Amino acid sequence: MAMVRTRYAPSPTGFMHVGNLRTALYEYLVAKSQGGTFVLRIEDTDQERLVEGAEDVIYKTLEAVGMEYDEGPGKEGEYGPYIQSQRRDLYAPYAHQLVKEGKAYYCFCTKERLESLHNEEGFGGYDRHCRDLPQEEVDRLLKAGMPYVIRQKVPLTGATTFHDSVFGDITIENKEIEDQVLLKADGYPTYNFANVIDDHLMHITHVVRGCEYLTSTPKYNLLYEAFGWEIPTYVHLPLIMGKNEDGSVSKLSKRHGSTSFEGLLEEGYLAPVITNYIALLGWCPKDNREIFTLEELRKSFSVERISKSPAVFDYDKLNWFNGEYIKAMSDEEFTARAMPYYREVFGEEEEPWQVLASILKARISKFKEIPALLSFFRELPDYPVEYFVNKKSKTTLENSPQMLSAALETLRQLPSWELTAIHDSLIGLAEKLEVKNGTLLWPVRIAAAGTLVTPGGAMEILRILGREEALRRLEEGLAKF
RNA sequence: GGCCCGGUGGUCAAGCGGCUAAGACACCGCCCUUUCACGGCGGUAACACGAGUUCGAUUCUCGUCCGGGUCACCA
Repeated sequence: MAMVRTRYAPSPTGFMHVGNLRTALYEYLVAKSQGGTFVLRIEDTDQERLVEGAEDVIYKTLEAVGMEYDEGPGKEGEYGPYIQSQRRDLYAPYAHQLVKEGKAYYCFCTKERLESLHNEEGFGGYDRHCRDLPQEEVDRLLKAGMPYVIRQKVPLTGATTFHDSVFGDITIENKEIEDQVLLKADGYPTYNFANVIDDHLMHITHVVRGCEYLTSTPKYNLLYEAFGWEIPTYVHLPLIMGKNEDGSVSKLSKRHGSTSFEGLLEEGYLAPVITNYIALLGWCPKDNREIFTLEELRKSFSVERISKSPAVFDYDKLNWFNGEYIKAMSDEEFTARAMPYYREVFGEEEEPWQVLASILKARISKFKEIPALLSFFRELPDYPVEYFVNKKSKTTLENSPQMLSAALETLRQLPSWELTAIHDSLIGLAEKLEVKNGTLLWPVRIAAAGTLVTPGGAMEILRILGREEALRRLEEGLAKF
């Protein structure tokens, strides 16, 4: 079996849309699941839309998610260069070759004429005005230096059928296809043309792209046929949609929230989470497993299981994934990532990071949630005495002060302010008082935190507060009665 | 509008002629528990519609409807 070669061919626009990233990912996986080669080619032929630093966004994103390309800019292989603007002189000869062979023709139509054509009722595309210009006329105009484009001669009748690995056989009438421009007046190739030439020259075997290209695929094939080149295997991917406020869906865009890789990172989603999630938008393993590293995806991925129907990007599910990844993190990694947020709450103070990691891990789906969860540590909220009453814990306005003073007495005598010491003494106290743990610990937690809901229990909070502050808060709670 | 593609719970999705139609997210309930969360258990909820083929259609065919894509000297 021939070596599989795929290519990711983005235009440098300045940001990485998740749809593009998903395409890149599948491009990568189609190659890597079959031991193939993944090529990166930058398509920057549109000089007007060039954006400063946009190429770097592409390199950085691929690096951030660990999709290393085998050939591409900075990693020259046999078929470089891999930046289209550096290949610009390569395309025109192919276009002229087609003209010579009678498969393409010069078109001298002005933009104005084309525009007025557009405005006509029942516009059916270019009217092929120059398709059958007499040779003498063509020569005369050429000699006069008239600007021209080169158009492909598309068959007027018949139909073109092609096979797609995902969608199956698709047939499109040739009369639906217009005589597409191959070479623009400025001498640059059009996107479609450059694509075909480059894919062929780079020996791309599998063309993986969004299914918005489905209807233009016959144009590509007509070109491959005109040159007598082998047609690649097509893998068209279902679109990624976004949910609108009114419940409808449409192609994912800004109004659905952050839809670029960078934006998602800023929102607090982990890079591996993003790739994991988008891998499942349009593909699913037989056993419906959900958590995958890139490496695992390479092993499990298969083109046969790519879905045909569009998928809605769901932030709820993304959040869940992020939470799962956070829960699976080591305490060290968790602490390192959480540190910027800890600093917002604790300043430069050293805190028992281990304890914080243990109480926070299972509770957050994004690190940026941390400051809000921890704010009561910095300042004790002004809370009503009713907070001490909890039916399930059997606490009342009568027994709560008793519990507090008992806890205070015990804690004051503690030689060490470590978690186990606090834990053992309080549990021991509850036992001695013959009350359930909750009856003692509820008031303690309320006094320590001043909030009904806290991350972590009474003991963790006391530990993090530190002896002095913890005792002060308990006394303050007691004073409320 | 023409052409192309799609249509299983709110979302992602298994399914590929015969099933009480999986699973995950979200939601709800219960349990666990020092609150919340985590975890465990359970629940609500789907084959767009109409014909046809067949002993039998979610599955195959056609039509309808709905949704999306595409119709550039943009990529």
